[in-house]
Amino acid sequence: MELRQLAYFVKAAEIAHFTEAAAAMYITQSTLSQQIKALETELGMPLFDRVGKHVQLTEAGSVFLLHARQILLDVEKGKQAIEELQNLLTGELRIGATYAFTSLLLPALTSFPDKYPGLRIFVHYGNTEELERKLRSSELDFILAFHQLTPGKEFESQELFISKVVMAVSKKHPMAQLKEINLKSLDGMEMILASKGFSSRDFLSTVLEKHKVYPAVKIELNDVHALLSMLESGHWVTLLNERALNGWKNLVAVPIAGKALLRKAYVLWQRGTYRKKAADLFVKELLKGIEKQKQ
Amino acid sequence: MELRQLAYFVKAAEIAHFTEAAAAMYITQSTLSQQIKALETELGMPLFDRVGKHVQLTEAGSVFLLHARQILLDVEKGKQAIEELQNLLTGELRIGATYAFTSLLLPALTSFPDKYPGLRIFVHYGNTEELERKLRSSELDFILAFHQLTPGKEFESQELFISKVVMAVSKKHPMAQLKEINLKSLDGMEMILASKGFSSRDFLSTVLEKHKVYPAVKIELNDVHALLSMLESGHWVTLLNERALNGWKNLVAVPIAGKALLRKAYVLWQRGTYRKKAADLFVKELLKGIEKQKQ
DNA sequence: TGATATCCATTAGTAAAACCGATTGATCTA
DNA sequence: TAGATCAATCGGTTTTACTAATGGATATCA
Repeated sequence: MELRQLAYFVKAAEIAHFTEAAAAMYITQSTLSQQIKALETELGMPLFDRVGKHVQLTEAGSVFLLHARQILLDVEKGKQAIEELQNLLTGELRIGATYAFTSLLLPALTSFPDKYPGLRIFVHYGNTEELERKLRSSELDFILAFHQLTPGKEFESQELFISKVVMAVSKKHPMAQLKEINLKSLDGMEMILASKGFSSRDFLSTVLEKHKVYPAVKIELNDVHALLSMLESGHWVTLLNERALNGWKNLVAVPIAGKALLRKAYVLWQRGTYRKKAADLFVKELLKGIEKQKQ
Repeated sequence: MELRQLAYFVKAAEIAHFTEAAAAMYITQSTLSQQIKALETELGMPLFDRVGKHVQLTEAGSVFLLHARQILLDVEKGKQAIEELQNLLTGELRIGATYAFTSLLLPALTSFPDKYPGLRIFVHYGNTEELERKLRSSELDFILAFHQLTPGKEFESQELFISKVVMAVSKKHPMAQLKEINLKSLDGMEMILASKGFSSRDFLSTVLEKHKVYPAVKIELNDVHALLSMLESGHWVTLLNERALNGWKNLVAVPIAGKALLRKAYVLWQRGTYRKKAADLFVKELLKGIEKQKQ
């Protein structure tokens, strides 16, 4: 049984005239006759009675007509679903990000559900290691993460922005007035930091180690939001990505002298996989947001 | 899009392994790859991600998988419906008959609905002319009717039994005792007869005309049942098919001398059309009933 | 009633495709 | 690093969908 045959059959049944049906399907009457016959043979029953000059549906024909129509309808629905997917009317979008991207994600996360009501968005926060694992296993469509160097060839990468690690304090904090601070000054300073395992923190450890700078880490937190909330109390100092401070009006970033603490933010994709249109659009939206911040 | 491709796709999606899927479908991996690719091209989207050594469904693939399954399911349902039709589990049976066949039909009409619950039976009573017209236009599956000669070549015919036209009266009627009656005796006799247009009546008219016998027709009725009811009152005489008296215990058939009034009963089919299994079985049931009556 | 037109089936030949076997290139594993 | 395994691709064969032409049967019309 072929879809082609079903289409021919439905048309022939509808206008009860092989020659005209053939013309309507842009084939010859010969072909239509043959294909109808093939269908009848496969089903083991005639679908048409050939009575004199004209044809008419048999009982089996009438019954099968309903099914044939249903099948062709389902085919259309299937194509339609793919079409909608291409137009982003439906589907799922799974985004992975480290906490530093929270404020960057916010505007896009607000606007997308309005623009594309059929789209479901999942945001998974985690450390870079975990995110990369989930990206590899296709649990995520793309991830947002920091890397010092260009990410390895197992991922496709797209640079988002360059961010530096800064010192962050409350506006009320004495050091809030500083234009910048020397790396060496951090040695022995009391701090709260993100937990080990967090990409920013691991990067930080490496750099500080290299420069033999050892802050006195009093508290470690595995939740950046909680960390910043504590910072607002005015008592604490931390080191983190500049971007992570976006939206925290009571906090101030104090740049650290030198270029050692620059990091690049990337969108990472699993190499060689199909990219959802929704994902592409979402990243485009993110880039737009970044451009605005630069201005 | 081809059903074949859908089947390949579903299998490949299910076991996420082209080589194995190909084996399961009894084709080579080469063919499967080609057909999947053709499907993807037609849909305008990849259905699988080829990541490293293995394949996995894309978002589009997951969505389309549901539709592909549905389509294949519908195909099976369509085939199943035809199958059931062949086994007579469902369908319609449209029978045409003249009133003379009422009692013959009765047993089959009683037993069939029990044996085949999915079957709907329509019985249409009418005169031969009307029935033949409905048979020609396929409104009826077959008709039961009388003919003097073998029916014309436009129908396929199957002889059921030979019946003769008899005189019928109530048991209480004076003539009820007669062994037989001469054709000539009917001349001038008061009678009620079936209306003109009824096959038996028209046949009767022809024969009587031929023998110059003219009964005094006082009443004409277009309903044999009503006619026989009137006969039961004891007052009337009629001429009709012997078979039509079956089941009327208060009526007596008086044979008419000579062979002129013999008629053959036939099942008539539209020539060259598909015969429903239900119809064939029904006729077989009728023949069984006739055999019993003969015994 | 015969001539004509129209219908579907059939036939023979052609174009398209589905398919296979073999090979390639990539990737995972021991 | 060698071997195994995967999907993609290439060239060639078989199958089949298709067309054009023809035949047979049946309506239509002068």
